Amino acid sequence: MQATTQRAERFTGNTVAQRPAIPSLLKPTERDALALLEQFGTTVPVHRDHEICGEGDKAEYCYRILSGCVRTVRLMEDGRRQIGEFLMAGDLLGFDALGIYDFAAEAVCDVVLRRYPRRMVDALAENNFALTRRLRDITSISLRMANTRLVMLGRKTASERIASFLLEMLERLPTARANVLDLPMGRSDIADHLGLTIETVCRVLAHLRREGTLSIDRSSIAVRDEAALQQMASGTRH
Amino acid sequence: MQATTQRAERFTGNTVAQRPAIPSLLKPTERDALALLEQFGTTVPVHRDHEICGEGDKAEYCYRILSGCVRTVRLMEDGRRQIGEFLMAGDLLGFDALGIYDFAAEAVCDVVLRRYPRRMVDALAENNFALTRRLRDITSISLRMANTRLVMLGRKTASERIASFLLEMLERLPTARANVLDLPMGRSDIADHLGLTIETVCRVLAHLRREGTLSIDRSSIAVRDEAALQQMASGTRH
DNA sequence: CGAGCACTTGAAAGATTTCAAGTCCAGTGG
DNA sequence: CCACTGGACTTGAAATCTTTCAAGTGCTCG
Repeated sequence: MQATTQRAERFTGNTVAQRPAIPSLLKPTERDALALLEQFGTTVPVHRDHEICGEGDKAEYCYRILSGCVRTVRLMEDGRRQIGEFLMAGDLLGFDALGIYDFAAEAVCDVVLRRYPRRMVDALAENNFALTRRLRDITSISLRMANTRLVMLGRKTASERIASFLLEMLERLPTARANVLDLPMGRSDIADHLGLTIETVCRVLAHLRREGTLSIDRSSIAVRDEAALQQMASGTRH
Repeated sequence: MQATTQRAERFTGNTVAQRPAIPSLLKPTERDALALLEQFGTTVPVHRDHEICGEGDKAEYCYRILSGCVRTVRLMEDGRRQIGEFLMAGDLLGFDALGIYDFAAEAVCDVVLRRYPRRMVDALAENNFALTRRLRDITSISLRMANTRLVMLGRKTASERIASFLLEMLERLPTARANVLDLPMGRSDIADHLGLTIETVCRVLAHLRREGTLSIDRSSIAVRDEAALQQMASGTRH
């Protein structure tokens, strides 16, 4: 499935200018308990489609995405793939792991990560209640998001899933300006995230384009009628 | 509300047979950190189909199931329902909530709960690293289980979901002896947990019965060929 | 220019749902 | 004690949604 998947094992001591975090519970804020970790962080670039960590690997690092997009992946024996989530600039990865990683993580496009050794995270947390609490909250938020996806996959139709996904991207993509989405991930990633096939994703998008709800140009999608998407996401309209 | 499926019976020394979800990671301490809470607990019986907490309610209590079965529920506007998980004796509920409950929780059958005020949990955690750590682990385990369900709902067929579900019940139901399951939940609960319709659940069960993999008598299901179920759960066989 | 890849689209197949009857009990009231 | 009734469960047939299979487009890159 992934042609070339390699570990990001090299790390450089480069410092990368840190882009201002988008306000979101999952993202670090100015005076964040996570700031303590910064001195132990290293900056790591990872190329498109390369692996950041493997499913079942011992969780030795936590990451913060500085730029780019990361997907978390689980594979079934026969190759069926489920993408747990997409992580954007500012999002955290691996902080909720418990010993081993639940999912593999791969770069959707070229990404830059800030990497923190887990043993430092744990050591700091042991003497810092704010940090420990923060870690717990991070995990709780991940759980809440996973549960929302559970409803999506268990009970929503293809159109509802696509509409929900586009609305989520509209909120989360740092580059989403003027309701134009430049999706970093391909159709097949979207399909594997939403529990659909790539063809179904295409067809639903084409339908929304014909309807006038979207304008589509490859990876660039302009949302022309956000209200229609919202109705569709909630099942009020098809 | 976040439900946590992990046994905590050690701290009361009760005799429920237990199989920790993730044995290697749940380092069982001599006395569970949760034991601290016991002095603040009250015992609460809840009748079948009655609500324990509502989705979106302020999370004022955490619970441990003493006996019976609880379901966590999310409803869509139009009535579609997703059951997040079923909780059995020993399982924890609400410890991973973040301010408000993500799910409603309802008694599947008559249940007895042990209830702890959240403010006590938080207060104790603030001065007790072991407890804080325990709470984080509880949340991480919930997250891991939610992620496993994500693959189930996103990528598994109806037969695979039913087979996986039966195997999970075989592990988790305290009354599962000699491969006989006395399921506390009805077909419609199972359907809403697996993202299927009640009819599909019936048909798959009927198919497994005709095949000789199961014997079915209403809520009592005997697993005659566990290996077949395992193959079916992983997609090796249909 | 040609190859490869991502994306699109159409048509047929397939899985699951929907609609529509039943069946089977458990609990109730005669 | 037994018929009755409502709810849970089953089953069949048709409808529907999504997938599968197949083919074609368009773009990028060497």
